[in-house]
Amino acid sequence: MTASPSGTARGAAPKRQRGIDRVAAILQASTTLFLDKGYDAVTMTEIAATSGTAIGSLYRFFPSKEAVADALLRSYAERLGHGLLELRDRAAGMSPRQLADALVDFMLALRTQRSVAIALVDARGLEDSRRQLRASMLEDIGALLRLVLPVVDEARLPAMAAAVLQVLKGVAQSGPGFEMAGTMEEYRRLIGAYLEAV
Amino acid sequence: MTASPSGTARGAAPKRQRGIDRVAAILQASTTLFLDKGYDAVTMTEIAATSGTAIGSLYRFFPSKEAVADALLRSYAERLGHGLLELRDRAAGMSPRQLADALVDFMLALRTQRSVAIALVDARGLEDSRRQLRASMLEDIGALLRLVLPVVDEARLPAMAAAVLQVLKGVAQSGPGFEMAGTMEEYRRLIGAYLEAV
Amino acid sequence: MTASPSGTARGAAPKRQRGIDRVAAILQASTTLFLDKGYDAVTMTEIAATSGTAIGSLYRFFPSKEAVADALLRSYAERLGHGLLELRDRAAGMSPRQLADALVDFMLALRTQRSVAIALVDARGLEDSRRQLRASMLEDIGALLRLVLPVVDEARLPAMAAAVLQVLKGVAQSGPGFEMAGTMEEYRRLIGAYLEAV
Amino acid sequence: MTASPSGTARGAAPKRQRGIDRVAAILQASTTLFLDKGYDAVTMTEIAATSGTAIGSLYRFFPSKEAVADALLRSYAERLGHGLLELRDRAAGMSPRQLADALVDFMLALRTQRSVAIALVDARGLEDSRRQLRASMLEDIGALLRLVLPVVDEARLPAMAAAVLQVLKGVAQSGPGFEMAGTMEEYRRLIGAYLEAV
DNA sequence: AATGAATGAGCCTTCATTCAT
DNA sequence: GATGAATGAAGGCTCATTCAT
Repeated sequence: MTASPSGTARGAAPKRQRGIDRVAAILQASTTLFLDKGYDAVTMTEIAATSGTAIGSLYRFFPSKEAVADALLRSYAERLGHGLLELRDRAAGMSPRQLADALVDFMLALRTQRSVAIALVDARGLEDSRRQLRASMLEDIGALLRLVLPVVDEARLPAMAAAVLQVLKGVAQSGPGFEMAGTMEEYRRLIGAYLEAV
Repeated sequence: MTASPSGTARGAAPKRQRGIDRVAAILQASTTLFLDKGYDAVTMTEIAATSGTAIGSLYRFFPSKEAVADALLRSYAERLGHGLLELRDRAAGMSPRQLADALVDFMLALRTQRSVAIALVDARGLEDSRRQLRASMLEDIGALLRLVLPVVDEARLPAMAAAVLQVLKGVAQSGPGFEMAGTMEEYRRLIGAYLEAV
Repeated sequence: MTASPSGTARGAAPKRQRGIDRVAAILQASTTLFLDKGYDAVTMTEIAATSGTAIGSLYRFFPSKEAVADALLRSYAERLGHGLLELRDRAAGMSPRQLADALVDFMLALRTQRSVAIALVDARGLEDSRRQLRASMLEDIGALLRLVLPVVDEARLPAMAAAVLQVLKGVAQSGPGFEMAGTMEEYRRLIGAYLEAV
Repeated sequence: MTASPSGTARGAAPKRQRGIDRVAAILQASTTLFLDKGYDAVTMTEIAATSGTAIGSLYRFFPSKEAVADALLRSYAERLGHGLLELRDRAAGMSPRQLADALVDFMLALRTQRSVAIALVDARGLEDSRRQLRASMLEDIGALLRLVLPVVDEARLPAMAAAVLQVLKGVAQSGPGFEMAGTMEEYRRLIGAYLEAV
């Protein structure tokens, strides 16, 4: 009797199609805006307007500005995890260069989401989230290296994963006009050569 | 390059020692605060208080919050330029590995300033500044490669510079507890090997 | 006095048992909530949830938040009027002390309702309502005094009624832990002595 | 170096005459507005406008709406304490009726302030503040009774003080048109007679 | 008739910037 | 030149009320 029987729970996940669409529109608009102007420079009113939502409705789904950022962050973390997990299924038997290609392609696909995620983590000083994301990526990449390289020095694995990750960051930061043509290919070669050399 | 040459206008470069000290204190405080809390979370009143300046005086030297950020950005760009220029004087005759070490050490020295600069550029969406900084760094690194590598394929030079730069970013982003020990050494090896291989 | 006689208009008095129960539940919930948190701090959504009503249905019975408060106020005024009227039937022949006891007991029974009513009148600045309630109470108390006291100076009656009322307010404001034990008895004696003295 | 050297401390007491006047104007405006419309119905913008203050300046002196209410409450508590303390100095040798008159006059002088204080305590649910104020008043009134009445039953003192206080509340609640003429005099007689009777 | 998602006016509060002293 | 009190635009958020389903 105290809690709403089916009342307007703030921040609740939408149940009807209309709500689902709205949430998607909001996240879409947020992504664009955060990328363009940075977390702090974007106003909730702006997000509402851009996504065609009334400010009150925006707050129905996301009870605070931080909640919007969190949703974006969570979504990125999930895709990252799922993607790398799925890569692990395909990695066995890959050549180093094939793994390099797979990793680069994967990061290219996540490019936009990763940029927003980084921006959010930076703007809000979420050092913990950053560390967690990084740690989990290093773990996953390490596992992939273990699958592809015939003999691995377990002690060097973390550092090697870090090196690979650093190059992948370059991939993810590339943007229209930001990276000259050919650099992407250079990154592929770089990782490939690195893995083969080990 | 530093400021307007005018007499007593807002934002003029200080002439007397007292003013010079104040500006230094302000920039020092800004650096610390921006690093700790991010550009938007820092208030002008805070900068004034931390640097022991009256808010009115702060505005005498820096006519807006953006002006403070710009000064920091300009200072970073200058150090970057000067440093790489000076490196060029010493680079002739260096071995690839020596150049790699020199570059890594250089980035380590600029670590803090670079972090603030990135934070400012991110928070304010200064894509142009970012592009300019990047372009100028690529130019300088390219010149260094040309000096150290006996034979260079001019067409590949920009991409190679970009690859090296990407690793150097990893260096600059290292922090206490952020990079496991040994990664820095790995970065040195990575660049060295890369340059030798070419 | 209760509501509009219209058919299905907003705020109409419910005809079926289901509606009557709902209205009762709403008023019950409102009373509790208003007492606990004050008029302004209570939201319509809260009232709906606590009374197990959909927000839309709540608005069917009470077209605005003020309407809920008005209903509570009206209900209090009615009970007050009815009670004092009924007291008048029993008052003839009472001793002063018996009347004092009857009045005190009556106010104790209305304690909760009176607290909410006062809170509502205060929060909404309904000076007119307050004056009306007071005037009508003074009238009724005056009538009672006339019934019990053998000889009354009509000119002093209003002031005497006011004095009695002031003590009764003390009765109504008593609460768990708010009044030390014995104060209630003291009030009874006070009024009794006062009336006997006249 | 961390705290402002002389910076803009929020909520600091004003030092210059200008600031002192402003604070007075703000408290004056708040008193009027709170009395007229109730705590919740008054907006900070309204207080600022009514007191001729910019909203920013209002927040300089009172960092929140609650802070305004607290200041009013504190001021009332102080006047109450000081006044009753000062009454104690004069009370020795007073006749019961003289004490009654002094108490009534005192409450009449505090009328307005008391009304606001009650309104604030009610609107914000500050049961603790209410209890403290009440306890301290009972204490003070008890001390006065002890000074004036030749023989006192210490056990009955608290209840007697409560009875007197209840009548004084009536005094304080009187307002233009709220109490018919003569009621005030009736209150004086009531207390006087009560004290003499003991 | 019932339901609860949607709406948007308006509130409290912050802070970059100005200017009288 | 220095100081810091004053200013007010603008942001995040709430909630009474409406109306499509």
